[in-house]
Amino acid sequence: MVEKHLLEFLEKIQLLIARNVEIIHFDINRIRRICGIDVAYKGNTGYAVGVSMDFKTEDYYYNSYIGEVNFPYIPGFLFMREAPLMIKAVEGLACDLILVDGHGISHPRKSGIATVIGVLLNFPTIGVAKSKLVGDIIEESGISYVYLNGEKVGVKFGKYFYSPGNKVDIQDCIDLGKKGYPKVLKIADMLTKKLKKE
DNA sequence: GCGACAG
DNA sequence: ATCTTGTCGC
Repeated sequence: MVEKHLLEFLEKIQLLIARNVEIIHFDINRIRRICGIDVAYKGNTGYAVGVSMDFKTEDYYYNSYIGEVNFPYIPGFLFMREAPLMIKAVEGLACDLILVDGHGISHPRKSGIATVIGVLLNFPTIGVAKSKLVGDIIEESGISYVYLNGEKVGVKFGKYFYSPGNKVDIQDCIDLGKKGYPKVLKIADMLTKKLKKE
């Protein structure tokens, strides 16, 4: 159980992070290497894997980090559970953009885990989630947008949600989403499950 | 009170 | 996320 005063304190930190987000066009086409990070669990032990893949040849290498996780999963505060491990797994890897398993600004306080990591590392990030956290899905000219308070905060392609983490924009999310679920995240997910089995 | 609710 | 067999669908 997490006390109310702590969650309210964390909300203030999220608001600070949201104030430091940069929504600017990145251009998916200039990616040379792309990173993906994910975490799997076995009890209270978290197994994080960061993958760096050549966007063209799809050759990759990875780094992993294993650590205890005690903060509970609370919708809207996923970063307290996974960001520490994800950052340890991705730091040191070479790439131009990092894809995070979770939402970016498509979050109650526009501070999802992809945004937290992007701002803390001062690096381009995009959040890719398997389900919705907040907002309404509104279709416009063939594209399903996630609207929050009258603002586009993400897009939906198939069963996946893409939202800006930091230093990218909605258009970048559209360009990425059109390519289908990122292979680098599929590999990260696969490695993360393999790691906990060993 | 009821429904929603990333991983 | 994780616990878990067979099974419906593209």
